[in-house]
Amino acid sequence: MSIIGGKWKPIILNCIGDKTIRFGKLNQLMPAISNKVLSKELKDLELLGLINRLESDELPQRVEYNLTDSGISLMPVLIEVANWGNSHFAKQIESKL
Amino acid sequence: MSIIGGKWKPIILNCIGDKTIRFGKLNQLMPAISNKVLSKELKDLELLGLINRLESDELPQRVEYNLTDSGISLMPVLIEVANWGNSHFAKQIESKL
DNA sequence: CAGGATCCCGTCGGATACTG
DNA sequence: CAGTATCCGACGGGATCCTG
Repeated sequence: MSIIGGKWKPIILNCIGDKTIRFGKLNQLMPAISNKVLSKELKDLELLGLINRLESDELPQRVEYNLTDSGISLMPVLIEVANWGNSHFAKQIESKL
Repeated sequence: MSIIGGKWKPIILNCIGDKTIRFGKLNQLMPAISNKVLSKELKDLELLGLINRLESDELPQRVEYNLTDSGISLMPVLIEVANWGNSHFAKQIESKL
């Protein structure tokens, strides 16, 4: 739980999915997350070995992220958690939107 | 995630398991949790509909908890999360003990 | 026995502005 | 563009003591 916890980690992993995706694109997919938090969470996930950070030193600066094998193996588990939540808390989720 | 998150909720659910168990017994299974936190988490779980609170007004006061159907259905999911954690973070978990 | 009251502190996450 | 620096409030969780 300490690994997949936090407000944003599961969402970030889900946004990355099977793609290789840039920092800015992630920020755009999740407008509600601030720069600071996004970069910190990405750093955490990298240290945990769930995502790769791919930096190309060309200009404009361009950093991309994708899931490691470990990260990929986590996705089905997250999906089960989400399914459980959807079946048992559909009403509460609606009221949050 | 907001439902199963927090430091103690998954542990508490696991301690209850398929049993009907008293407050004091839970406290004894988890010596590290304080009275205040345990009672608050139990209240949360009850409001979420994951556990039942069974009070018998005899003396000495006796309150027991067990899982609702919803809580029971959550257990396999928690177990999958735990299995994932064990397979990918065995070393880190050892170092925590 | 079960759990509320109070106090306390660290961390999490948000807002904003700045930089290589 | 991809972050870092700074500041800040809110919340989670622990310690201790008290009560019906």
